[in-house]
Amino acid sequence: MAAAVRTAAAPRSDNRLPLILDAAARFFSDKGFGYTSMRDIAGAAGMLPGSLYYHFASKEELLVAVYAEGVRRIKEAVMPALAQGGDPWARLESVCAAHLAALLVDSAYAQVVIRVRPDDVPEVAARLTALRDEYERTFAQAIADLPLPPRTDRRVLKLMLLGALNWSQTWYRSGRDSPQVLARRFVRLLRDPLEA
Amino acid sequence: MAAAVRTAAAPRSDNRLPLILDAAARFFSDKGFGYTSMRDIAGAAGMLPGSLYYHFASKEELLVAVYAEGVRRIKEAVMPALAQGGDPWARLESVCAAHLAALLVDSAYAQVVIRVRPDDVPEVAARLTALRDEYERTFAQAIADLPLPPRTDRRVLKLMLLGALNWSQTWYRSGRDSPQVLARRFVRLLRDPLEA
DNA sequence: CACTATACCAAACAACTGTTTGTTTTTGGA
DNA sequence: TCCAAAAACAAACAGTTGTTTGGTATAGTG
Repeated sequence: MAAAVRTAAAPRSDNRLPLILDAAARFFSDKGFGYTSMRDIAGAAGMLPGSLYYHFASKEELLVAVYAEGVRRIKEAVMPALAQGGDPWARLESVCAAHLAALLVDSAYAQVVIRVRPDDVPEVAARLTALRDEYERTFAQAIADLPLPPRTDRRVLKLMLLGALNWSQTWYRSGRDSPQVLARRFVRLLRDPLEA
Repeated sequence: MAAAVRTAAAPRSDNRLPLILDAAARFFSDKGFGYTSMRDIAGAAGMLPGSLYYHFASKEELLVAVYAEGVRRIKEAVMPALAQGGDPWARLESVCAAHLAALLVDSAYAQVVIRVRPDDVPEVAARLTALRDEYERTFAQAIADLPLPPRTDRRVLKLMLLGALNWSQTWYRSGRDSPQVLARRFVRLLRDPLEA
C-alpha cells in the first residue's frame, strides 16, 4: 500500500530549471516582464519555447518563481546586517547598503522584485505583493530599533527611505557612488539635523 | 510667389487629437506603455487603429507627446509653489505637495512621466530622459534655496527626496493620507533632527 | 536489464501586435 | 460654390505572442 503513495517525483540531475530561472531573471530585470518573450528565455536556456511549460504553467507563474527567489536573496543579503549589534543607526546604514547592493549590482533576481510592478501582472499581483510585503516587514525592523523622538511616524519613515532606495534603480549608474556610499549619505540626511 | 510658401496646415476644429492624447495618457498610466495597444487607444478615442498614424508616426512618438505634456503639467503644478516667498522649508513642502498631487491623483499625463521607464522604450529613451531632466532641474531649485549645513550634499538630497516622492505611486491608495499630508511628513523627517 | 516518470523536442495554433496602403468623407478658406 | 488640404475609414499585411499537443529520448530505480 505504501508504494501506492509513492507520488513523489524524483527530479533528474540534468534538470535545466535553474538555467530557465537564471535566464528569466536576467531578461525580466533587463527588459522588463512585458518586453520579455518566452522565446527569449527559452533561447538563452538552450531549449525550445514549449519546453518551458513542463516547468511552469504560464509566463506569470515563471515570474512568481523568479520574484520569490528575488525576495529570498534580498532577505539573505539584509539579514546579516540586521543581526549585527551596536548602534541602531549603523545597523540601518548596513541594511540599506545591503539592500542597495542587491538591487543595483548583485542579483538579477533582486532587481526583478523592484522593477516589476505587481499591478502590471493582474493574474498574480496579489502573490507578488504578498512577497514584497514579507520583505518590507524585515526592513521595518531596522527602523523599529532606532531611538527617535517620541512622536515620529516610523511608517512614513519606512516608506520614505525604502522609496528613495528603490527609486535609485532609475538613476544609478555603476562606476559612480557605490551602494555603501549612497547608503551612508541617505541615512546621514535622516540622522543629522539639516536645520543648523 | 507668396502663395507658394503657404505651407502652413490649417488644423480643423473637429480634430480628435486631444481625444487620442487623453486616451493614450489614461491607458499608459493605467496599464503601462507596453501593455497598451494602439487598438486600445483608437477604440477609446472612437476611431480605427490606422487613423492614429495620421497624427503620429509610431506608438513611440505618441508616447513622447504624452510624456511631454505630462512634464508640462507637473511643472505647471509645481511652479506656483516654487514662486511663493517666505520660508524655504515651507516652499519645499509646497513643491512636494504639488508634485505628489500631480502624480498621484490629478493628471494621467503626469503619472505617465513617473510610470514609464525611458529605458523600456529605446527608440525614444534619450528624449524622454531629457524631458524628465528638464523637470528635475525645476525641482532642484526648491532644494538650492534651503539653508543647510555647509557640507550637505544637495544632489543626494534631491535624489533621495524625489525618489521617495516618485516611489509613492507604488504604494499610495487614495482615501488615506492626502498628498499634502504626505509632503508635510516627508519634509519634516528631513528638516527635524531625528536623533534626539 | 526492464520500465517508468522525467524532461524535452517538433510543430503547429489562434490571437494579437504595430503598421501600411488606397480610398473616402469632411472642413474651412478663396 | 469650388476645391485643396485635413482627417479619418476599410482592409489588409507580416511578424510576434503565449500556449497546446503528441511524440521521443534519457536518466534513475527496482
